[in-house]
Amino acid sequence: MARKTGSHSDITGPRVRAAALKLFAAHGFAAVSMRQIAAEVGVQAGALYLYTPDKQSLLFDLLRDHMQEVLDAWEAEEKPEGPVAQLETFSRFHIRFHLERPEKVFISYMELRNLEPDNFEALGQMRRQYENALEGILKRGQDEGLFDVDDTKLTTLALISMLNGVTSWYKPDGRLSLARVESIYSDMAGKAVRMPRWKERQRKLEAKQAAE
Amino acid sequence: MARKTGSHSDITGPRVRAAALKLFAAHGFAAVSMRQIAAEVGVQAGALYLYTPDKQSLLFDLLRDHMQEVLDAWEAEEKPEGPVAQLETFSRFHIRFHLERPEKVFISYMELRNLEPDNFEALGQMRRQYENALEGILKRGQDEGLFDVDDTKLTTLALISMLNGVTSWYKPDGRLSLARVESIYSDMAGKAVRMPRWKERQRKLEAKQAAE
DNA sequence: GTCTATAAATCGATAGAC
DNA sequence: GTCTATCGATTTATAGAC
Repeated sequence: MARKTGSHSDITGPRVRAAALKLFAAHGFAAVSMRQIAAEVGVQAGALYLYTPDKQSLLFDLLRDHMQEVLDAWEAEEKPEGPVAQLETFSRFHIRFHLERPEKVFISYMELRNLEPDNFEALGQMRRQYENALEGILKRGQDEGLFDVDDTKLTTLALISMLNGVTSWYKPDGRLSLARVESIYSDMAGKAVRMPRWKERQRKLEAKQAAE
Repeated sequence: MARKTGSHSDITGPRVRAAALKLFAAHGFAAVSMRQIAAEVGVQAGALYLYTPDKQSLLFDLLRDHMQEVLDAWEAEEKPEGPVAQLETFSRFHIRFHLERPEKVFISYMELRNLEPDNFEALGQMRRQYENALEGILKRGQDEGLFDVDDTKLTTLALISMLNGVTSWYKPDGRLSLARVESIYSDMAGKAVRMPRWKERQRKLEAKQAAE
């Protein structure tokens, strides 16, 4: 059965999104024109509107799908017992997941301000959901006396900022392997929030004295 | 002596830059038009070109002047003795300086990609110069056995990412005072790189045994 | 020093041929 | 499904009146 010439709806759609992702990451949403995206795909500008109602939806769909993918992946990640191991799992997961999708991560937080209000709010809710996963770990660690954190919310944001920073310099063929970067960052995250051993000993000592 | 009506070269110039800063920070360089900037200043679009040769220079001047201000301010900062205290000084300086100029900090790293190649390179050199100030502290601390850092360059970037993150959520009238945010972040930075006491004891013990 | 007017290019999005 | 052509709005930047 002969196929109609130029009928590629099933593959052109994803190619449009891939081109938009690439160009938004490289030059910024506002600086990229629909004609540039079309050229990257290899079609004319008008053809793009078969796959997206407008430019804004193109951006929103990319960001929403990415955040959903993060949330699903963390949900599916196997969690060890105890806040200390969970923090390491989270740090390594975050680094790995983000380094495997550098462009999506980049636009997910560079282009938030180019979302229309409703879309912005929707993304904000998903982001907070992800932050809550980390804050939950910190809270449990704090309750169990394993972490020494001044403010779990602030610390959550500080750790995520630190982990996100990796995307701004990491190069897959660079000096450091992904596994090593994962280790260094998760070590730093752990050390930044763990209860120091001397403090823990002092705490136990005081508890013992109070019991006498 | 009568002053010519509408002659405000001395004050309009800074007002143009202030308006550009405000709008670039709020909406992004590419999304802001010269007409919007002119409206913010209260003049017509054509008048802007008395104060800048083009839109690109307006952005570059803002970013370059900001980076120069950072470098000068760190140069002028009083440095204590020893890497541990210096790291705290750096952390507190960075947090304070950046929170006092949220818009400049924001565009300084959101709008880098909108710089033309030569301008981009110039900014990159200034940024590396600032990073080197922190890396120098980490290196000295590492040499003196006070820090336990896997890789000084990577750690430098991780710490700066963490400290920069504060600008994305801090509100002057929020729950936490500037002094408290400074303390929490500098504590986290210190803990993330400091040699743990037990490790330091072990190191001294081994050195002693080796000497016997 | 600021204005109005405008040039020349480009933008997002649509209409209609094939 | 893709193309060409185009509308209408907007862009940066300049020219010239005042």
